[in-house]
Amino acid sequence: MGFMAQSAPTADRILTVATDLFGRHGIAGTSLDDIAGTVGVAKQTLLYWYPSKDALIGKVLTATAVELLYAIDKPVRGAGDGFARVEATINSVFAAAVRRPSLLGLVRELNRLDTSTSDQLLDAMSSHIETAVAWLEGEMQAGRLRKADPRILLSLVYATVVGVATETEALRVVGWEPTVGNLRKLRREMIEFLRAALLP
Amino acid sequence: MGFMAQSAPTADRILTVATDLFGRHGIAGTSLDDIAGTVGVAKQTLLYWYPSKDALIGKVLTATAVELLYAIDKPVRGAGDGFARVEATINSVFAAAVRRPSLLGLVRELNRLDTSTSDQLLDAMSSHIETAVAWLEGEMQAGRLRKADPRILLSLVYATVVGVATETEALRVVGWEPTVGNLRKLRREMIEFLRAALLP
DNA sequence: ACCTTTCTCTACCAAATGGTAGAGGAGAGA
DNA sequence: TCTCTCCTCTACCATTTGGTAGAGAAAGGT
Repeated sequence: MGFMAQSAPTADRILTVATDLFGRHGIAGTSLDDIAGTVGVAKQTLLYWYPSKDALIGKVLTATAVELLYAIDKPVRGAGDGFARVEATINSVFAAAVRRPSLLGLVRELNRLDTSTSDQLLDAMSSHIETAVAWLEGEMQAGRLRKADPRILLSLVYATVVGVATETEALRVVGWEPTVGNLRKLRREMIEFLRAALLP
Repeated sequence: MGFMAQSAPTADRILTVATDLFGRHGIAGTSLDDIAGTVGVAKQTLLYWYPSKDALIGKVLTATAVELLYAIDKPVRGAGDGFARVEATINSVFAAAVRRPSLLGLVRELNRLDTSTSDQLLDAMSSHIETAVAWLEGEMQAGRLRKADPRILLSLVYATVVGVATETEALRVVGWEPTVGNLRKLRREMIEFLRAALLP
């Protein structure tokens, strides 16, 4: 992983580029020629590694899910009560989003897919969801988080983090620019925002 | 407006359907044939009213911006201090999103467009943005809202509202279903979430 | 009755798209 | 050296896409 040098296996380079382009321009807005051209390879090489566009899409989605779940898993099971654990998770997701902006952009493509395609992905996530919901409920009972519907709360936090990480236009329109310093400030403000929203 | 009966002018029906399909499947994922077929008209009829797909896209985007700004303008200039005005605005946007779910979905397409296309739209919104930012700053000074960077705060609220209103998959994965009662509950939880996030 | 404008249609077209068929190069094992 | 597998290529195809050309129905003004 990491830098994905030119010498990386062709299949991996294709997957990386496809993830990037799908996330930036949408799945429908990205042709196999676009991907092949960016990788620097013929379209048929691409079709050798992934027998159809649908197959490529499937691989990209599962690989993305795996990468994001990996980023989430550690902090979620880490130490800390109340908001500390939420903060660690958010930081991890945010770091992943900064490292590869297209990752979260791709997550939003799920809304575009027919439900049957995304159902398996959602299945893969459901156990994580239930764990998170149960934990939220416990923290609320213990008075460490504001009492609310834990499922809706989860969606709201998700929407806030993914939204602000992907909706670059919304940030551009308020005059924000993506420098390193501004990114740190954005993360700090987001944490404060969510801290206020979640603490009792 | 309102129900958009079959007898509405063809150009309007095309615009409505195009907004819907662009918002649901993305601009790149919607062909002129899709739109024409849904409207129940030949593709060339569509090209008579809008000379090219780009022209149609432009019309759809500006019409959407107008409709959303109209929904926002009243509550923004309404009475009430502190969170009351924010709440009225959010309710208005949320009502618009429920009435036409594709509206906000379309807003997210802006990220996909090349910057030059969206620049004019952002220009049209910039005065509203500045008004909102100035008001937020005033309320913070007066101690009626939590002190924070008003521009980033605006983006965070935007991301939360638009995200939760459009990211149906995120709600589906936590077992939420779009009934009337659940929609009311969702709005209530969202308001509470934002109230906690914004009040000092 | 006639003409003009408005609107929608059928019939095409060139480019792009996802995909197939199969040739050919490079390396490893015999 | 021969062959076998792995990998990438050129050449081609059917479908879809955005778009053009122009015919024809309907309606109003004269």
